[in-house]
Amino acid sequence: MQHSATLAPGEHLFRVGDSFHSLYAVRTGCLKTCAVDPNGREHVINFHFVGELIGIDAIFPEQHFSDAIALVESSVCHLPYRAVSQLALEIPELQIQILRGLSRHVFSMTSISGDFSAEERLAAFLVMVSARHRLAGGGSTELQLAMSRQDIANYLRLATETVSRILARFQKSGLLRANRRQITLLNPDGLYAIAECMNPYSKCGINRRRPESGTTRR
Amino acid sequence: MQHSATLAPGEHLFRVGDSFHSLYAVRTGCLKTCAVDPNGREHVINFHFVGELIGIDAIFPEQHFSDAIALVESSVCHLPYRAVSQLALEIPELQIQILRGLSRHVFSMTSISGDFSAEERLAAFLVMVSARHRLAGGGSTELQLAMSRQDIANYLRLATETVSRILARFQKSGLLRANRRQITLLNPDGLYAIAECMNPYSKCGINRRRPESGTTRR
DNA sequence: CGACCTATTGAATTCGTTCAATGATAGTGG
DNA sequence: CCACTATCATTGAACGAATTCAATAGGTCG
Repeated sequence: MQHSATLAPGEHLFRVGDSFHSLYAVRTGCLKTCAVDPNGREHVINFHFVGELIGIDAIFPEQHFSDAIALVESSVCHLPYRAVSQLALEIPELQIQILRGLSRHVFSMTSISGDFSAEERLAAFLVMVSARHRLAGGGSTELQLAMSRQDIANYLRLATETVSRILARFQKSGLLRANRRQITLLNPDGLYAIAECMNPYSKCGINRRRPESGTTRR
Repeated sequence: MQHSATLAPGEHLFRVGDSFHSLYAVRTGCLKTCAVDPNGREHVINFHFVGELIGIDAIFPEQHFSDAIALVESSVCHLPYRAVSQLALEIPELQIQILRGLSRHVFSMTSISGDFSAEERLAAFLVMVSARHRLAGGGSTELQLAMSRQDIANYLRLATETVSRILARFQKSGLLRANRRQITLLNPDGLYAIAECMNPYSKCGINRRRPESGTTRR
């Protein structure tokens, strides 16, 4: 639809404070959005894989409150917001897609923000990356991570050392083989079992709790 | 726009697994959305104060993956999704409002999902509730909480005991006075100072880190 | 090779949890 | 009106998961 841009590893797509005028769709590569809080701690807000939107959270404040940084050589497609929202008025299908995209975004954020152990978080992260790789047409057991341990840790709210340790633990129990950014999933089902509690979908239908009598408190 | 419903404390608006066909706007009272994971742990996903939307995250899966429960006597307004999205095609202003609402939702979720200490989380929670009270026309220092310590704890990913203890700590340092669900903020600025790092807005503009040379890694 | 960065591993510490007991409040029925 | 019960909240002590601090190993690039 619009022209696209190429980014080198470490290059910024936008920065905190930049005014918002465009959404971006990732065509190739992988980016992270992150922010540094007043205390100087960095928080990785999200990773953006091929096909995902960047900038949704800036629509409301009309200003970017995060940095978007390419983790590897990446290309993104510009989607000027005015044009997109204008077009959405004419093409109902587009509007539906946008709303679904936003909803999906909220949906996925819900799981990461829950109260889960370090093992659960890391397992869910790997399952998630695996699923994205499959969507992008790659193998789902041979993962070439685009992000450092530090980025993973910041995203999962853990220390880098914890990420290393748990990967080692997973390796010891035969779940995977990890060599730096090259991860081989040896037992995807095992990982999935650990991560299951974080999968929003698992909350629907199958794992229903028994209907309770009338009003339920708490 | 549509008819509204009244809910008694503890009553469900919808349950996990219910099919999605309507958004809801809170007219009075307060609700929580929560889910129970496969391990039986409850996670409070969000509180919904007067004026807020409920159900955004169900647009994509077309199914509710959380329970919505009234914390106090509440009333909500039904917004049938089909009608709303249809109407949005005709009224550009409405579409913009919906997108802004969604974006705002994402925006607010970002802060709670970050890596912060128990004190920071609780302070931010109180500041947030205070702001909502003001928006709803109430006093912003005399807070009558709608939710239990248990709900607060589940929302903030803490134990109830930790919530109690930190409230006691805040009280001891003169920040507030807490008596069960009646909280009086004695030093809102002090609380705000603790919570500042969680305020997404504080990341914009003011607390800019110095521009770095070209490519910035991590 | 040596410098630098990323990742791993070990030991000590800490923040928050868990377990356990007590206190406060509201609702119920005699 | 006062037990009696149930629920919610607070407080103390022991525990534990993850962090922090510190040192080492493995890659990469000049």
